[in-house]
Amino acid sequence: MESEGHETEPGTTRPGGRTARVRAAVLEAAGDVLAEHGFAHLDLADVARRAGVGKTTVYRRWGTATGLVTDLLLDMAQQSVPRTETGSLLGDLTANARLVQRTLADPRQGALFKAVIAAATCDPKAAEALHGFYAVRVKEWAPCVRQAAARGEVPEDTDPYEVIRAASAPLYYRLLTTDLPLDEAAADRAATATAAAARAGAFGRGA
Amino acid sequence: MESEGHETEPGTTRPGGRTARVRAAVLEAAGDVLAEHGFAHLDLADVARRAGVGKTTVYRRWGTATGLVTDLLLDMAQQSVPRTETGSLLGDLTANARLVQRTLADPRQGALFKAVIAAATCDPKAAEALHGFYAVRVKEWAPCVRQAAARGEVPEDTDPYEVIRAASAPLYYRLLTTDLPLDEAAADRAATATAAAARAGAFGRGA
DNA sequence: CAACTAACGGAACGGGAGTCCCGTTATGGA
DNA sequence: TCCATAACGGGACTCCCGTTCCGTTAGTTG
Repeated sequence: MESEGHETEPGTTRPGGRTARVRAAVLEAAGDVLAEHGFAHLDLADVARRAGVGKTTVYRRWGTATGLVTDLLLDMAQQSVPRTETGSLLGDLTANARLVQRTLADPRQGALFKAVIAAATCDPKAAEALHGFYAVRVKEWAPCVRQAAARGEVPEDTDPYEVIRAASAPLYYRLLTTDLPLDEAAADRAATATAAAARAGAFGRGA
Repeated sequence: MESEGHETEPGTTRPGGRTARVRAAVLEAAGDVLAEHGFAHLDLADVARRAGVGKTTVYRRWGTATGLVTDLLLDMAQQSVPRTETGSLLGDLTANARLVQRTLADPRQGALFKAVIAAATCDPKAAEALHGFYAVRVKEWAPCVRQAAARGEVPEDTDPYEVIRAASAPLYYRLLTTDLPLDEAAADRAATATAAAARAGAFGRGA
């Protein structure tokens, strides 16, 4: 029962050089393990071995499997793919859906996202990180819905966030609850359906 | 390295009486643990203690946490809520979406589904069971789309399964990737959007 | 370029998860 | 009803996850 007041986390006072190298090596190794064996078999000692890093270090800095996955997600959040603009809502949503589809269909990336979702259902910290991750992504794409509203494609009171989420949702649902292939047709269908619903005013804030 | 040919699993030769009682007690205890602490802290020894059952028995019959969750899902699959018929596609989809929403919003049930999803992302057996579970549910509701097609509400070539999945997807996506409330409004929005998209022919098999 | 110390790494340790052994219970069939 | 044995249960045992201790390495500051 430590009675001390909030000691500084390892890696915060001297974030440069070796500390950063260790983090990079560990996160890469963790990604490898997740892609190969999945979240259930994510053993911190194994990660340390692969990363060429002391077991103690991994336990000290990340503590648990969910903690490690959470940091991996924070790292993933850094690399942002820029949004493309096509001039129509359907075009923009299709671009978004295909981006999501390619990411989830990629063996390594798909496994990582599955692991992150699994971690989020177990651990509040991981869940918070995951929610933040998607909040950023959704916010990034929301402007395309506002532009569509400005063009008169959809009603003025359309909720942009709901539209963007609606375009991704079927892809995640398909990934998690079926063994059907996550192909481009699925992405296009999600985009088409979302665009049609948005045009019909299904995402109006009032209704 | 057993060279023996496929020994019978415990519980298959004498499924009645004590065996069934043990299974019921263990599954209930497992559900309690999942609802309280989540999948990450599902300890088989703890489950055995709560169920008033020998630790050895739990390890022998279920082996791992994912195995236990898988059996729990098979048990959940038994209880089927009958489909309601309202006479319109929007009405039927709303009924379906609200059923899903109420299930996921319920503290215990919601926790169970989260756990099952987490297990499915880790273990192939669990994934197979989960996919089967949703295949049955989707199949159960598909007729309402065919009836809508017969009434001329949606195009003839509409894929019923895709429509049903589309109605649930936003709710699961919201549950997993956001901290927004999973309320009835979200369910109604999902149903409205799906119905509108279906009417517009977004779930046509050809397109 | 020193000095200070944050952060790492090896090694030994403790505890609990998972296994094994074998005696006990009670089910399904004759 | 009785028998054969499937399935359970307790307890001892093993192994490895996670922790602790402390010496070593290398950022950071002046």
